Amino acid sequence: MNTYAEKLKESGLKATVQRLAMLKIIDTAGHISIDSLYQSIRDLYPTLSLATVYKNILMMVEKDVLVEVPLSGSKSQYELKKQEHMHLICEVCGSVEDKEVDKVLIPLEDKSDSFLLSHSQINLYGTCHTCQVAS
Amino acid sequence: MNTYAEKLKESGLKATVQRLAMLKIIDTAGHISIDSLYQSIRDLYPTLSLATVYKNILMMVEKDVLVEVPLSGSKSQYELKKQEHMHLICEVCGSVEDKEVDKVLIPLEDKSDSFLLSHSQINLYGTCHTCQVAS
DNA sequence: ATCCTTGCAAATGATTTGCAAGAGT
DNA sequence: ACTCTTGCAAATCATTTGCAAGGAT
Repeated sequence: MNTYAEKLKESGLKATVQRLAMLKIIDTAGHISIDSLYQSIRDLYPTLSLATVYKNILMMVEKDVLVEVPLSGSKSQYELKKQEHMHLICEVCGSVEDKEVDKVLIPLEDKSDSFLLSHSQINLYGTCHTCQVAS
Repeated sequence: MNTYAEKLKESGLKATVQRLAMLKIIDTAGHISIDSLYQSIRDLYPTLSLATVYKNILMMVEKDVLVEVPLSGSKSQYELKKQEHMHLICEVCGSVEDKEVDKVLIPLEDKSDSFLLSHSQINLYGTCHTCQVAS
């Protein structure tokens, strides 16, 4: 049973081949920019148009199937909506790695007294392990 | 003595009226998008061009005078570079409020063992006090 | 005096839109 | 069958660039 198709239907979206392909690529990549997604997807569906990618990204973000990850100095990336996590962004190679949000952080957020928290977005910029070793 | 002018010179940038005006507006606003900045600045310098705003933003980010604040679902905003802090972003009115990063968080970041941290960007999305009261 | 910066207009790039044809339920 | 979605092309919006004139040091 296809989980991507289920996710889409639960969100009131039709499970088209284009959307399923997008979700599969995004899931595999972890995070991806619209451009890269379009490049990847053309290998599988050469007729799929960029406009469709844009429309679907927009729609799936709206419906909470995807999440936008805005980044300093580059285009936003997109990922499947899943448990909250931080992003470790390498300033050398541009890779984005997920890391669980430490439990410590949770009570900390609640201290934002008069602010009603809905969700958080934590990006840590630095140098990833691979690039440290390479230099 | 003008602090904005000093900042610019320290960074190897000439202290033009346009740049000084930009810094003043950004500092007053706290955070601002390129569009809003351009609107605000036109009141003071009607001849200042949008291209100049773009060039200067780019240059001042490059030189670490400004910092980009990328946001989910809207254009990036820019602020003066200062002590690290979190952003409390109201999903109702769009306001962005600064809040000191709790000391607790610092050792937590260091736990990202093999990742060499340079700086962090923490955005908390939710409802601000004003909008909570209003609803 | 020299080099950097501005402002304009044009070029490029990114994103959105309208609509007829096609696909999903 | 009905409605939503796609793909194309055109429209719009955002950002960058080249260059001559003006400003800062």
